[in-house]
Amino acid sequence: MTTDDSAKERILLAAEELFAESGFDATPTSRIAERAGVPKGLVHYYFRRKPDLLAALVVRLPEARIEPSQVVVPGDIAGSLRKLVAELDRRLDASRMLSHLLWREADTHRDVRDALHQRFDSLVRQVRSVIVAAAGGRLERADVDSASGLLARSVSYRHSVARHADDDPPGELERELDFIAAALTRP
Amino acid sequence: MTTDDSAKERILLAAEELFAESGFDATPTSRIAERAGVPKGLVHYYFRRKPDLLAALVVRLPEARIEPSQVVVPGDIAGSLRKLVAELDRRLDASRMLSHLLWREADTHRDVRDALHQRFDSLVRQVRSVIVAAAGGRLERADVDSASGLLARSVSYRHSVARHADDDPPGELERELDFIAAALTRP
Amino acid sequence: MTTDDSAKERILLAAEELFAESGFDATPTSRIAERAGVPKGLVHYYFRRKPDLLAALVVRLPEARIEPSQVVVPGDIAGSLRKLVAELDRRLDASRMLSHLLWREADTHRDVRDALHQRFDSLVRQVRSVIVAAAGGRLERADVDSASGLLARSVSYRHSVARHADDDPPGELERELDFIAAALTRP
Amino acid sequence: MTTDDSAKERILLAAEELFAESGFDATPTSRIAERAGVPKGLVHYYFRRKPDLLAALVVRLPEARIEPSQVVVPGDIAGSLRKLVAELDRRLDASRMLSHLLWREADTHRDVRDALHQRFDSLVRQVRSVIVAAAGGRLERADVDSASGLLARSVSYRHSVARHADDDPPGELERELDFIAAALTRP
DNA sequence: AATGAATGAGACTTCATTCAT
DNA sequence: AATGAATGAAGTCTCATTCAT
Repeated sequence: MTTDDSAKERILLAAEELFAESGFDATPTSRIAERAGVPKGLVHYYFRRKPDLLAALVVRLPEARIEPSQVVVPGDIAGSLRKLVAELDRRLDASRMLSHLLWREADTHRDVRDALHQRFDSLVRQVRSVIVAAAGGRLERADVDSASGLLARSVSYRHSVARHADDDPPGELERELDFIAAALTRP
Repeated sequence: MTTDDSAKERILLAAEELFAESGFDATPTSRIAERAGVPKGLVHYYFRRKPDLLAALVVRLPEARIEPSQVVVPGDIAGSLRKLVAELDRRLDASRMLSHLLWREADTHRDVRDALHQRFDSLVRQVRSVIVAAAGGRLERADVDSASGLLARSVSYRHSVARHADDDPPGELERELDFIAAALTRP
Repeated sequence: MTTDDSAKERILLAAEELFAESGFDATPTSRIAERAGVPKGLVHYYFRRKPDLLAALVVRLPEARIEPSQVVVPGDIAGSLRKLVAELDRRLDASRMLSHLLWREADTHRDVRDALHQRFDSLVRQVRSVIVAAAGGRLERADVDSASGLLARSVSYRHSVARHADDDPPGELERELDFIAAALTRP
Repeated sequence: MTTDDSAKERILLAAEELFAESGFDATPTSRIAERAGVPKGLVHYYFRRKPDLLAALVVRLPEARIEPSQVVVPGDIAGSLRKLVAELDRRLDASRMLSHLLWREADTHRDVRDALHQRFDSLVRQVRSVIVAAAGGRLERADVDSASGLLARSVSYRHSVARHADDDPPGELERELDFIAAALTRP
């Protein structure tokens, strides 16, 4: 629970920041060492090659799985989705930069790509579960799929792609979410 | 009109391919020259610095503006949107890789980022215009905004982020589009 | 008498193998520790500097001195030489790799070079002793010198330079040895 | 014919000297650049990787093949062999260090090893040709083989293995050569 | 006695960029 | 206009060695 300020931890922190700022390729390991306040050799002592740093960061992505019972409000799809999104945001806020940076490197680092795909699929399933649980099962399957896809993409977009405040007008996601919930419950 | 196979053109083509494959930083200018079949010096003769290649690629993004009259079917929102998306896809199919690569480099190259933001905003406006024109103006403004945002993000996601066939289950976008259109026209 | 499998012994064994496989410079001490199954620090605990490992290996070269009475058959030069060579081979077979590796490092490690020179000179003297003892002293001194030099060099070549089976056609040395013996005893 | 003092040539010369002095692994490319008087980058411009330097040096070994008619004195085996050895020495004197260094690196560089094996086999055949041509064909095939092997090994030993004056007592090879010639022509 | 985390010098190599031709 | 040899800064990574425990 306490902040771990071991050298290894400081290296990972520095790597996360610098990769996010300048990208993986554009960040020399020497600068990571410098910001972490450790000698150059120590970076390679803990992470033999540079991509190992990336792999270690993937592992540190916060757990994405949320207990449906935490957020589902029976009969209130919009409310349930809002709570789900709020909880996802809360967890990922600490690592928005990390998410974004991993997303960018997914093209050239297979293990990163696989990890992110997995997270996205899990997100879609989770949104669907919440919708179904909140609605009580009276919905068209196709509609639920569309809604889940749209919403998961919007959330994922926020967490992975967007990274600046101005990419994300306040309240926009909430309005979209209401729009979707309303669409699902129309006669 | 004819395919331009001048040296300069071949250099840009090679750069686009290689940047997309391996990223900007990981692509040496020497390999660009090699793939273009030109001497190494010529690359820097036409593009003094390496980022100039990126700037030149931004300019080559196909025109995104579509004449609303081309696609709007009055009274049929879903149909109009389908035609819009189809037309956008048609234009961007030849440069999906380019879109994706620019997207990836946006973080570290301000001019690239600005160009892409501009395109996204233009896309949102365009979707809205089509919706409004097709609906004949009887819709809630907030709903139109939400629908435009959701759809623009989905289209943009396809054109910029996704780049592999399996990222994009066939028919998914169409279904989402129908879902949105139906939502807009519910009582 | 029993095989010594102490940590120190395992380190030397591993060093011998790895130096022979890849050369002294190309072998990290960490790999020696790894193959020996000991912690990295222990290598430098027993052998402060890396060259100390080489020095320790030189000392382990098997005793080259053979009791002339063991091999001399009076009146039979060829037979005596055969027995001498056979005995030398027997002793060095277990350390052919070691001989070879020391030979290779002789250039840059003076103590290794001196040890090998000493062994070669001792070999020449030994061959001569056997020839003289077997012949009963009726030979030209110059011929004996030439024969000793030629044979010592051939034997030394086998033990130090050659290291693969195919470097050493079977029976070749024996035939050369007969040739030399016959030459010495010609009228 | 004129001494080539291009940068590339100076690099090869420096590499040859330094590899011979300290061995391949123990010679940094930076020291090669320094001795050649060129910037560090130029070494790798001409020879992408360090082993490429070795490969280039192998190619520069002087031609070993000698026209038999140049050295054969019909009826005089000893004289013919002396002339052969003298000619081989003359050619290789300029590159004794090179020969030695290549010999040492043969273990870990396959192309070097192959080149040297080839040269040795060619040497054996050449000695045999000269013996046969000088003797006029009245010799036992087995004796000729033994003599060729012994002599080729002695010559090769001098050219490849030995590298210091004191490794090679003056006149020794000549005496051995006479010994062999006499042995071949005994009744 | 034994360990392995930590260090920092330095090795190889890549590459954008320049410039003389 | 076009070229490719040449440069040198900078990057990744290795490794012998030290040292606190």
